[in-house]
Amino acid sequence: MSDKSIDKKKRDKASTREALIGAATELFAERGFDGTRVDQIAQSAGVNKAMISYHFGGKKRLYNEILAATLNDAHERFHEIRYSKESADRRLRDFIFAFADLAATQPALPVMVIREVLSGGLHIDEDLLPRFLELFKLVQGIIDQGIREGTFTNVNSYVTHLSLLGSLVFFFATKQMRELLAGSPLPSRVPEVREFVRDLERTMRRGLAAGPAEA
Amino acid sequence: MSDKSIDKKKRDKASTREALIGAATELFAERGFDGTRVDQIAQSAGVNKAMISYHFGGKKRLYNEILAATLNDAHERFHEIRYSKESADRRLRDFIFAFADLAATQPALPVMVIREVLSGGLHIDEDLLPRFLELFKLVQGIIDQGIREGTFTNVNSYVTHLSLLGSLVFFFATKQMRELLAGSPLPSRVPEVREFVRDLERTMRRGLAAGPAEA
DNA sequence: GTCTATAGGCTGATAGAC
DNA sequence: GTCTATCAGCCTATAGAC
Repeated sequence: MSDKSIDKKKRDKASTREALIGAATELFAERGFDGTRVDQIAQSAGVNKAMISYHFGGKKRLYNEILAATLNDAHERFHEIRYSKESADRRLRDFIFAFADLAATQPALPVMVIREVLSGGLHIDEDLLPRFLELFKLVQGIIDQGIREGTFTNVNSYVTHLSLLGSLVFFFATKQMRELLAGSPLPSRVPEVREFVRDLERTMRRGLAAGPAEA
Repeated sequence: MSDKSIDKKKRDKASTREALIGAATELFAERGFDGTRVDQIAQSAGVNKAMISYHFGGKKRLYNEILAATLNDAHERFHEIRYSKESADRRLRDFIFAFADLAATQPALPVMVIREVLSGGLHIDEDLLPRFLELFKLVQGIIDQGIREGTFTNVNSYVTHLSLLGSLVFFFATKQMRELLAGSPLPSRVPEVREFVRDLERTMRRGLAAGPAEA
């Protein structure tokens, strides 16, 4: 045996946790909390299923740990926009691009968010809920700002921020199904995302713009 | 015993099926297919759980029967718009209003649709899939029409129809969570829907409108 | 046609060896 | 820290009484 007691049987704690989190993130996003079996997670991570209880204290805890990490990531990315002193137009644009960027890096986020929203946050810890709401409030705040500044037309900011978030979340959350329907894994379909972001930003900007406008 | 052999123990076939479908629709929408237990469905419907297997041939069949019925309803409602000879502007408006109307009558539809879309249609029968796609194609077709006719600006109709559907589906699918967050059941919050529909229609119309426009 | 009781299988969690 | 073996509980489906 080596003097450092590194047996090939043992991995370090960190790598096991990492493997479990990675596999679980994918599976939870794809099949939801109830649709995912701990067996699958363990097998997909290449570790024993008992490790889930050992390292995380159960399936539910693992789920919430992933959710918390993902939300933290989102929170960091939007931090700059939250405290930005730019115009509403610009902040809205920044948010859309930042969201798209986040969704590209963390494809599981929109899916897990939407799943929780659908079931009324059935599986998430109480203290995680405010994190969700911050994300929503940020968007509504930007629209309110635009209305106050007179650059946005007088929409209802509450319903409108839901429209925008709906477009964003839905687009990225449905990626899997779109790939499935296309038959192929759509390897070079990435431009799709750029077009989506561009068109959504443009449509929202023009749709919200104040002005002499039409009826 | 009565000569008509109507014991109070027995309900008729139709009412049992109806009760099961009603209870199951609500639960499937709220908790998803995997998150719903047949015990719950039966209890909520006030019938024995064995009735699910008896009347529908299992949980999955029940689920698909509900999905099929809901999609049929949607199909009927959109039939007129599909073959309408109106302008794209008008057809888009009609679609948004019809969708909102449908979602108000059948709150489970948007939730079940989005759940299936998320998991890549994991639980649905093969032959039900085209029904989903028709709904999507209808919206994309309307946008294409507007671009052809020159009343819509030159967006990518594929990504844009996803934006619109995302807004619609998300808004109605998140109703439960919004009520939960509000603390109260939001009895008189129905005007919210009207404002949403009005603002979404206006934002899309203005956002898509062709014209001298800005950059 | 409806019900009760139960079968048969799978799930998430744990105790204890290594 | 990791693994094997195993448990208790729950799930869906079915057989058979009424």
